[in-house]
Parts: sequence; structure tokens; C-alpha cells
Amino acid sequence: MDRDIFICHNCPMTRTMATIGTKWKPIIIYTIGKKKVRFGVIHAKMGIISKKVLTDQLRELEEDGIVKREVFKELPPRVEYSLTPKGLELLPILNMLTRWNQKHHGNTSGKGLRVR
Amino acid sequence: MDRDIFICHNCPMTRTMATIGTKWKPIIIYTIGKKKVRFGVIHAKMGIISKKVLTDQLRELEEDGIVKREVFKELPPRVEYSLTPKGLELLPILNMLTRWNQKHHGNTSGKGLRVR
DNA sequence: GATACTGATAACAATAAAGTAACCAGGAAA
DNA sequence: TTTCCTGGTTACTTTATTGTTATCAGTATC
Repeated sequence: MDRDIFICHNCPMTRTMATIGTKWKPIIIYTIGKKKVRFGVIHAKMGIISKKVLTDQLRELEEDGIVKREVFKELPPRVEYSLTPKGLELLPILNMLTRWNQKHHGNTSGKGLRVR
Repeated sequence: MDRDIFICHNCPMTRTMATIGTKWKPIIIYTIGKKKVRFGVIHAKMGIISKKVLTDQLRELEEDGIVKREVFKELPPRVEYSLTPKGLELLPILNMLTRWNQKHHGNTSGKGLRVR
């Protein structure tokens, strides 16, 4: 996404979408939650995201101060991700979104189960 | 976006993103707000969205019961969009997101003004 | 010595989303 | 008669996003 188009715009919603308005970012934030999570764990939990895209998105979230990245000098390497205070503040809002969805859409898991 | 990949998944955030997780939908919902708005007005307010994409997104929002579409048999045609109760419930949550953004990002409007 | 481990990265291919331009209805006004 | 009005639609092109595969480091285990 060309984030520049957004930044200039003076609609607050538009500016917000420039930061977290992508297919994966809210899911990544939600997946990390309040814990410290290794890259591989995020990847496994999300299931259907490629390593490359996950890396890219995590980098952008880090740039925007939403995610913290800690590298341990071990072998094999270990990298832990966690939410910054800014990211943590997003959690309750995302939870409201899922509650909104559950209320109106019901629980559709199991229906139309069609994983690639 | 291939919404089927999402629907099957049993992560609540993932299912939510299948409904409103696109570049434009939250902005459209925010733009309609509590009013009845004509197509042309939404288009003008948003500025940088094409008619085709706006039409497509409004159709999907209608399918998902978030937006209501009223057609008046006049010439030139008049079509008014408004949020359903389900859509209205989304408004305060979207407002929280913009407040989160304003708090952390500050008011960047005017900075790096780079409209296409 | 071959292989596995993790968290990447690079080059490339595929797909999805978004944008562009032309066109339509059909009555009213110039 | 031509032009404008609105809310689209259609066919097509462009751009953005996502995915695939191969590769790397450097130690430990088989």
C-alpha cells in the first residue's frame, strides 16, 4: 500500500488506516497480545501467512512503534516480539471489533471450512 | 481480497478482518456516519477513491448488512446510503481507533503533504 | 560429513486490488 | 439539438500485495 497517499489526508480515519489498515496487521497485533512471542510462534499461530510477508509487516509495525523486537545472540537465532505501550492500547479496541463481529455474525467457524 | 480464506479460520480477529479489513471500508463507514448520504457526496468527501471501487465496496458492505441502500426513482437518479444498526455500532469503535492514532501520532495533517 | 535448527533475505512469480476511460438512461434546461 | 445531471457498469490497464523457492549463518546431533 502506498502509505503516502494516506498520510497527507486530513480525515482522521484515513490517517489511522495508513498505520494499521492492512489485511494482516490487526491480526498480528492480536496474535502477539500481551506476551513475548518468537517469530516462529507467530508464524505457526497465524498459519496462512508467508514468512516474508510476516517479516515485512513486523518491520513496519516496529517502525511505527507498535511492536518491539528483541534479538538474542544465540544459535539457532531467537527473536522475540512484543507490543509496545502504544500497541497494547490497541488491544482492547481490537477486542471490541471481534466482539462486534461475533455478536452480528455469530460463530461461523466450521461453516464453509475451506483452508487453502 | 479472497474472503474465503478468512471465513474458515477460527481466529476471531481473522474473521473480523474478513468483513471490514480493507483499505477503504472503515473510511467509508466513518464517512457515512450517522447521516443519510448520497453516492456523489461520499465520493466527493473521500476524494481519492474511484467510483468503481466505491461502488464495489458499498455493495459488499450492503451484503454484510452494514450499509443500507435506498434508491429513489427520480431523474437524475438519487441513491442514499446510511448505516444499519450493525454499522452504527461500529462507529464508536472506529472513533476509538482515530483517537488512538491522534494520541500517538499527533496531528500530522499538513506535514508531508503529498497528494497525487 | 550430512542434516537440522531459526529468522531471516533476495530474486522472482502470481494474484488481488485499484484505477482509467468510455458509455448508459431519460428528462430538463440552454 | 446538444449538454448536463447522477449513479452506476463494462472492459481494460496498472499497481500493490502476497506467495514461492532457494539461500545463509554457525553450532549440535546423528
